Amino acid sequence: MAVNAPVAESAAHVNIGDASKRSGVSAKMIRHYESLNLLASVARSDNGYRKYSERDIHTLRFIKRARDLGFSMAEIAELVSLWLNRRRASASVKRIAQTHADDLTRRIGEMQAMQQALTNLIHCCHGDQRPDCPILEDLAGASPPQS
Amino acid sequence: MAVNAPVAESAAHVNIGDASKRSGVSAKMIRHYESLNLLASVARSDNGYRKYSERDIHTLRFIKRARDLGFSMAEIAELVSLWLNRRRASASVKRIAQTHADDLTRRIGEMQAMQQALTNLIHCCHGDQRPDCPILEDLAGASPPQS
DNA sequence: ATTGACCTTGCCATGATGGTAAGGTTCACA
DNA sequence: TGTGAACCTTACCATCATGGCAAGGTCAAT
Repeated sequence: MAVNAPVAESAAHVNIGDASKRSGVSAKMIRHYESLNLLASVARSDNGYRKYSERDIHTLRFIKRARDLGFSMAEIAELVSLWLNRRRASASVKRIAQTHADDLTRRIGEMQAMQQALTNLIHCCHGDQRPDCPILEDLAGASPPQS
Repeated sequence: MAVNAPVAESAAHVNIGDASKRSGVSAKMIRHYESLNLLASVARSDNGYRKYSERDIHTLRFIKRARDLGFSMAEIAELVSLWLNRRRASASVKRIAQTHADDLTRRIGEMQAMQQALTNLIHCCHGDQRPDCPILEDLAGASPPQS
């Protein structure tokens, strides 16, 4: 059976389910990205089904990779636009990526601070049946805000 | 004036605005926490205004500190409950804190991986007026998912 | 013809927070 | 006594990326 599967499967236009499998993006999100205008005018067949070309699937993989790197949809919209523009300056792309990397750095720092504070408290807590607990004491002992 | 300010300001029941100032939690969120049953039955005065005791404000500070450490509202609900229960076992608190710390560790790792991948790409991008861009090449060159 | 696997649109939910609107209360001051 | 500012109330909407569900249309294989 598989031997006789139409070559069209990987060449011509496919339904959203196949596009999903081949891009790793859920059908739900494919429709969502369309509503955000990330995919230029998706074709429809007579029955109203969306039809995806190789190019569309390539774009979906592009979006997925960018999401995996943590870019926001707004940033991805810019990146897709730059990707499609053959006259773009790499500086534009680099700026977006750098801004995002800086944002990641900041958030990582914040989370590490939380993690560190928490780890200290956990190390101080004996964690047995006694009610005495330095973790709760810390939470309860927070100072009022300066104002 | 301030010298003659009623002692009540810091002893008796105050309105939500004062509770907000003294706890660092916005009035909006104080009402939200109430709807989540994090604060035991908030008193009301004749005009319908909420009235907060010292104990309420202490609880709000507890919640704020826990939020600052990144606990979810569900976790905070558990922590508040344990805090109010004098017969709690510190092991219960430690377990919640450890789970959250582990979660932070995992998320920090994921973000660091993104940050690292992004940093590598940024270092490879000359970032000038030329369209050639390794960042876009990476995004565009993502492999299809294994399936 | 039926069945199951697709597809469509549309609405609701998440979680923590902010905004806004429309209306009631309180207090200080002219 | 009136008025305005500064409070308070409830209720609804928005965020952001994603999932879920429901009701209904389509298609292909049995």
